[in-house]
Amino acid sequence: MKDLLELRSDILKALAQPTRIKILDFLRDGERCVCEIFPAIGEEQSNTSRHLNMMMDAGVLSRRKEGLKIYYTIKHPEILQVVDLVNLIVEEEITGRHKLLKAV
Amino acid sequence: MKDLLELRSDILKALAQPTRIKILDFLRDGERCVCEIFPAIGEEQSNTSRHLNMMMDAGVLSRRKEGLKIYYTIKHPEILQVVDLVNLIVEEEITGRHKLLKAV
DNA sequence: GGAATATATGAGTCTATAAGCATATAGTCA
DNA sequence: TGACTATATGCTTATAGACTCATATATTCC
Repeated sequence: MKDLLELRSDILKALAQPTRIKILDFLRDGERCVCEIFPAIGEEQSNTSRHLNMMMDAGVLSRRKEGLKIYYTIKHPEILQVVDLVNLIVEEEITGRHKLLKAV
Repeated sequence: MKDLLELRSDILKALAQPTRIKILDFLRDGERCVCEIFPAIGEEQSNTSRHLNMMMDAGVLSRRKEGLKIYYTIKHPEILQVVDLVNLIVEEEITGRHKLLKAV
């Protein structure tokens, strides 16, 4: 049985990888099937599938089956809030560094 | 030069590890030196030092020197917001699973 | 049932990460 | 200067992660 610390790090791990961030960015607009996702992000089908399943296990995505296709969605709205906050931090880091460079 | 995608995943990576989450939980109340942090979280001094430096590089922590001691702080308030959101998601996941279990 | 399509998985490789132990570096104070 | 304390780093080992290629498992439609 996983403890809270593990559950927390599993969710963060599921967000902490470039390919998975590309997937999340693409899923912003709503649910998409694997066949739409992997060409959009420019990764192999098998690799994309693994990342999607990994994010499912962590509780970050949910999926819905429709015929042959499987549609993935971002499960919790808080996931997108996290992504947005991280984008904000990155901006602050970049402008922060810039200031330092100008100051020297 | 790192691109935005890397900067974003670096920040998330810096949060996505149990030992580092313990450090962040401990730094909630304000700045602490390494000598306070590693006994509090129950990790080795060298291991703790590495994690702290890793989080510094990612832009998650900042540090201040005072004599022999080095005090670390959480650099951006958004970091704590991210941690809180993740805690919320974990709660939702747990109660969500519970509901499902009860429903079966 | 057989062809075609969508998704998942097995096996292998390569790289990254975490941790421990020992040691180096740097600052303080007598 | 030398002893002492706080922090960082070199080296090693163990484990996990990401990726690719090939193949398996559905599901649909003829």
